[in-house]
Amino acid sequence: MSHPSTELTQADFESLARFRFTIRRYLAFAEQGAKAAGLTSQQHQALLAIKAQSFTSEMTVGDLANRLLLRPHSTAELVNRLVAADLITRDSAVHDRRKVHVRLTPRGEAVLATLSARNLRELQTVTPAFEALLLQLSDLVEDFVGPNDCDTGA
Amino acid sequence: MSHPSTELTQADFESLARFRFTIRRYLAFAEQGAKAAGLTSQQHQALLAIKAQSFTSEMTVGDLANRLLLRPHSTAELVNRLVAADLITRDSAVHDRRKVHVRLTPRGEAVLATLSARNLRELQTVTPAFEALLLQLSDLVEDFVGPNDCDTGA
DNA sequence: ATCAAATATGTCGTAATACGATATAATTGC
DNA sequence: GCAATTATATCGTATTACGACATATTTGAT
Repeated sequence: MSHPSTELTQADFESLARFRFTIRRYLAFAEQGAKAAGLTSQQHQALLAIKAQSFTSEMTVGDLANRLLLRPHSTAELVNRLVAADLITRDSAVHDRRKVHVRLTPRGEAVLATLSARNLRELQTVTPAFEALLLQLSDLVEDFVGPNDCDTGA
Repeated sequence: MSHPSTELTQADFESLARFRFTIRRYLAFAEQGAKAAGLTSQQHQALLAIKAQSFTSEMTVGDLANRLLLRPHSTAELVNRLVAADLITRDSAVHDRRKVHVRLTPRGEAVLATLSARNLRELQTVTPAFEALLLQLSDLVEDFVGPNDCDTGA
């Protein structure tokens, strides 16, 4: 009985479920918008990651893999589909020709702008639900891990 | 120029990307845990939804579809796979024999408890990042929609 | 300089899964 | 009692991420 972390309460399960449902609801919304524009959710996500980094530096296939938490070769395939859809371009980097730079096409920029505007609007709606949920989770988590796990440093 | 909602800034894109990355990081963590237990992420998610509702009422296939935001027939297939993996049982409801009740098996309970404990611990780590992100997003969203879109009631 | 090791990306076959179209079974309302 | 509705299931199809493997480029030790 010195391990409360193995005993989950009803409230724990319900909060975990609500958390996932809230995430899922947002993702489903974004998915719907992407689909209406002829993209999959992952394709939209890739465009967003490329755009976000574009203000700072060039995006390589490997960078994109890190951003999407995919294997590099899975990312290469995603890049294939994005190039085929005229959403990004693919160019070997000059200094290190192993690397490949991906950049948005005008069409990619336009589609991403539309979808991102829509999603930002949706986030306005969802944010309060998320905040309430996180507050609730903080409390649960405190009860859950108890005083014995303050430093999880591994 | 009276439509600032079509003009996204660098910060908008970066925040959207960070939001998705934070979500993705948690989902990837949960996915990894599920995989180690021999389940897919969706299978784990289904178990969690069933468990969370079990305190209140029986879970039907249709209920589950609503919880996971899937089509009912896709959910039926997911239920097939869960039954095959000995994680849930499937029984026709007595009062309305069209409906099917799904319940966790002992194995389902055990696996879910392990995964949920792990995820709850991870949430402790991720929650602060989420909170910071949401605060930032609230600010962005305010700037973004401006004073002209207070009531999005559709 | 040269070549093995490391790095970065790409290809192909495979498995999982969600959907559309369609089907079956049970219930409801008139 | 029968048409319309509701609830679930099946089958074929498309997408997609991965493992295993392949290729190209750079780096580092000698």
